[in-house]
Amino acid sequence: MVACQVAICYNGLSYRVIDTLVTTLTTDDDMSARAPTMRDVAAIAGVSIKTVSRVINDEPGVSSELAERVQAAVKLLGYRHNSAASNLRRADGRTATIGLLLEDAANPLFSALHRAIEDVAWEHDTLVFAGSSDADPEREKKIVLALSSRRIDGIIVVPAIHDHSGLVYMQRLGRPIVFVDRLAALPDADSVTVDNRVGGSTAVAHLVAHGHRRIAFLGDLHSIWTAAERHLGYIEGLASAGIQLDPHLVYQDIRGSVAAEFATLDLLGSANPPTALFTAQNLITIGAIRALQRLELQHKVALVGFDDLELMDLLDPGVTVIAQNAAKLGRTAAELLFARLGGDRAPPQHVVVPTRLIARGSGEIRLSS
Amino acid sequence: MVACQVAICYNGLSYRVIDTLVTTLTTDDDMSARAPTMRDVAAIAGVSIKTVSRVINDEPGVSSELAERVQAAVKLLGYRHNSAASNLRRADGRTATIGLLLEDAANPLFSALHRAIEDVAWEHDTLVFAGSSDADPEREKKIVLALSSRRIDGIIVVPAIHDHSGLVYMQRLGRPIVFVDRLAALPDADSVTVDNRVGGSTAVAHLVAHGHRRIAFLGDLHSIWTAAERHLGYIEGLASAGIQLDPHLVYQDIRGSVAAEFATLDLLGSANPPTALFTAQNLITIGAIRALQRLELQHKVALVGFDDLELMDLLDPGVTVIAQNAAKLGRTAAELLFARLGGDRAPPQHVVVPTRLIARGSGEIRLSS
DNA sequence: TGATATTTTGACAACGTTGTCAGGAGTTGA
DNA sequence: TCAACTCCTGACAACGTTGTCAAAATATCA
Repeated sequence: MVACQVAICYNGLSYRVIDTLVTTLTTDDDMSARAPTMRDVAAIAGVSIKTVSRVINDEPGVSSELAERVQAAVKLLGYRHNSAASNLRRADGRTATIGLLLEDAANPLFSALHRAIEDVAWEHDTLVFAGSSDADPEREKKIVLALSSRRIDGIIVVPAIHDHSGLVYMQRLGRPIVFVDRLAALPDADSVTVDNRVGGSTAVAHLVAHGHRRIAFLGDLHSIWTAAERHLGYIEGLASAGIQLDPHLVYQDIRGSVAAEFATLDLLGSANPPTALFTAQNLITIGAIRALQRLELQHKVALVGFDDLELMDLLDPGVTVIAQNAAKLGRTAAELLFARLGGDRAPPQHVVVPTRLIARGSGEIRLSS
Repeated sequence: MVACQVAICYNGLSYRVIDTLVTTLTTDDDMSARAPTMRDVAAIAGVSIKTVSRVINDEPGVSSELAERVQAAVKLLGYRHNSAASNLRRADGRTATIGLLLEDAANPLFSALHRAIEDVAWEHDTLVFAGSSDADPEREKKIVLALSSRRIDGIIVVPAIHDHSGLVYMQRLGRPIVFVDRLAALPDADSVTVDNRVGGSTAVAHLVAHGHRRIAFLGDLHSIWTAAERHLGYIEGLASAGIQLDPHLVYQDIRGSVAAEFATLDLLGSANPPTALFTAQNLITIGAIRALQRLELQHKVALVGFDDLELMDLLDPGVTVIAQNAAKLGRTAAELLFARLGGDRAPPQHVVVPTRLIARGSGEIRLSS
């Protein structure tokens, strides 16, 4: 039994009272205190560590009297549970954390998706690690490695084009994976997307219904699944309307609004320009609108964009869009993940979240004959 | 020594080869495998656990021959480091994680801030837990508790109005705290804000320079520090111009774009309406523009907003704003935090990130006499 | 009152790492 | 050839919990 020379001494452990908290002395003179542990709580409450654990974890088999003493000690010490220690020893291996791998956390679609996932995780007392891959396979690989070393319970991924060895590893350890905004790239994984192809053909059908037949397509990298699907939707939409595809009206692999602006200027400056545009990604829509405004054609050339953005209703004309429901995408992905974590053994499923055409003016400009 | 009945047996531990990975058998028939540990790597490499640890952590004092054997075993097993075990035993208590407490992860300012912080953290091999408080003190408290139980290394906070006992606890354990977009609410904490007051007076000065003297203020909840500061800037701007404040032109405690739209309609429908508006928050700016468009006054009533948004340049007129640099706010906050984590003992500091007036048309509408 | 059953409590091992320290092997110099 | 020194390697304890299991205390019944 060590000799005690400070304010409080319990069973050989020394404590100093600071404000209303009792702080465990460290062995050196460093003023930062060691975090109180169950051992400290046990010492002050006069019970065993196991009894403290039972109280902290709300397990049965503790008398009321002892439970009250433990809770008083917890409050006195300001005890905080240590997740690392708990995770290391618990039988189910759960960490109450999930990973979320986005392209870019600042992107409006992904930040809305992130928030929806956080809200579902919150209901399951789970924290979210979020990371941005920038569609860079090396960065994504490293993020997945960092997440797997922390033994997260599961992961929701907007995958970049890359190998999935890191995700395979998690899956092998029984960690569920949900792909979002992309198809599942692994056999035993759920996925959630909007119906990009239907959205694409809806955009084309809408423009056709307003008299247009020379409809241009401006899309993102064709290697991105969503871009490829929207392109297919464009093709199917034309075919449904009996319109022959004009390759001069198809611009793919456009990255960013500046490239989109130039692509639009190029299109509209050609010999037989389109009378309508389908801009299959937000930044492309922005660039196209800049080009239309520059040419003062925003009231003459029709435009339907893919996905919505704040203020699009305030533009002149308002922008007609195929809107994605980011919150529902995120919520559905999270619910699928937590269903798996809850024991769901059903075959993997692919959930399609519908898009919605929002008519605001730009897509309702009729072809003038 | 246990009898081995499967493909590989090393020092009493049994393994089964699956694909190119060797998977440690579990004791039951469950097909999900136990994650390989250093013990398994040691068994296959024929070295001690400590030698494996030295190789994994790039510590000196291991011969090349043994290092190669360990690395081959790591690859064979697909070994992944266990952060919980490491964190529990390491002397410095570091977890290579930080917390980020925002109002709403989907908000464009905060998602841009989040991304900037993630990028700085990435350079420090650190993951980010992000949470949204919705400015709800109870939810914030619970998030802080969840973060502190995971022993995060530090935290960046956009605080709601609440008590800081949870943050005090982290600080007491030596975890640095940085407040962002708000002043520091604790003595030993750094903080980063934009200069809201200067931005406010700049907005007013700009409108005065274009002939306006009846300038309205529309602001968020006055209990939010940024809103209060922008209001003070408005008052100071008027005083600098020798303009007497008209209380009828001041609308505070506006929440959301719909409320802002009605407030603007109310203002403009009054007996002596303003000729210019200073809308001190983004959603308020959006609501005010809707009102102006509805009244067809968007070319007659001048407007300067606070903070920028995608597409504001494409509106007619383009929206003049006092823009915040969310990425710099986030980057600066993260750099302050990592400086503390790196041992910086300087007195706490408050960094002010300048705002920038972006003239696009709406703030340059001159008063017509 | 004593035997039996149930509840409460606590001892102890275990999780997977890291840090400390000791022992063995190899090298060098007298 | 031997002593001293340096390097490499490994044994073992420790971190703070949880899970298992046994002992002690309490309650019940004959």
